[in-house]
Amino acid sequence: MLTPLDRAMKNLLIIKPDLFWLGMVVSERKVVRLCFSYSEKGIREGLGIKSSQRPSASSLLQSLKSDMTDYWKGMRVDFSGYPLDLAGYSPFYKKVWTQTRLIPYGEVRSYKWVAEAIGTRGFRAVGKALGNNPFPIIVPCHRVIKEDGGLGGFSSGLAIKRRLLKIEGFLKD
DNA sequence: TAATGGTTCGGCG
DNA sequence: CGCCGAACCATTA
Repeated sequence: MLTPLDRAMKNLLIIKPDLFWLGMVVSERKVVRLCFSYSEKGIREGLGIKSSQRPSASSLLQSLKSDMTDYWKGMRVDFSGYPLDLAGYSPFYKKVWTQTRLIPYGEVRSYKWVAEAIGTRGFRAVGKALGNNPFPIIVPCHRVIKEDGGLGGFSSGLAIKRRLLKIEGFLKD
């Protein structure tokens, strides 16, 4: 049986822009999923992919790779135009992710801000939705922090959240 | 239904 | 400031 992710396997690309690896999976027209890990193997495990795959020539994947590389060089890359495959996710999650995409590069908002913007007071549920964000960086969940200025959490490790906020100039060394 | 979070807010020392 | 405790609410078991 072939899951959607299996079918998209041919469009998997893994790069190592930092101390950690970044896996990117796209389908024909949309970004399906991104994933961080400190090992290349961890990416494959995180994505549930067993065999190694040949890198794809997909133009979507190529521009994503290029943009990601620029992003890690510190360039102000705008990911807001990337089409995301949101099929199968709950309406609430979609609202949270869509709202989070509106936070500008280099700026942050609180979990509460996101919640209120989409008409709920479930700020903890927002945290949960961001914890399940399949599109890190593109959906900049790292720009959502606590109301009191604390960083809050990050599912793939707080160190990565800090790194991203440093790259964007929000955090100093 | 109960438990669980990437939270918030008020209260107290 | 730091440490509770209660409250918020969408998932998941």
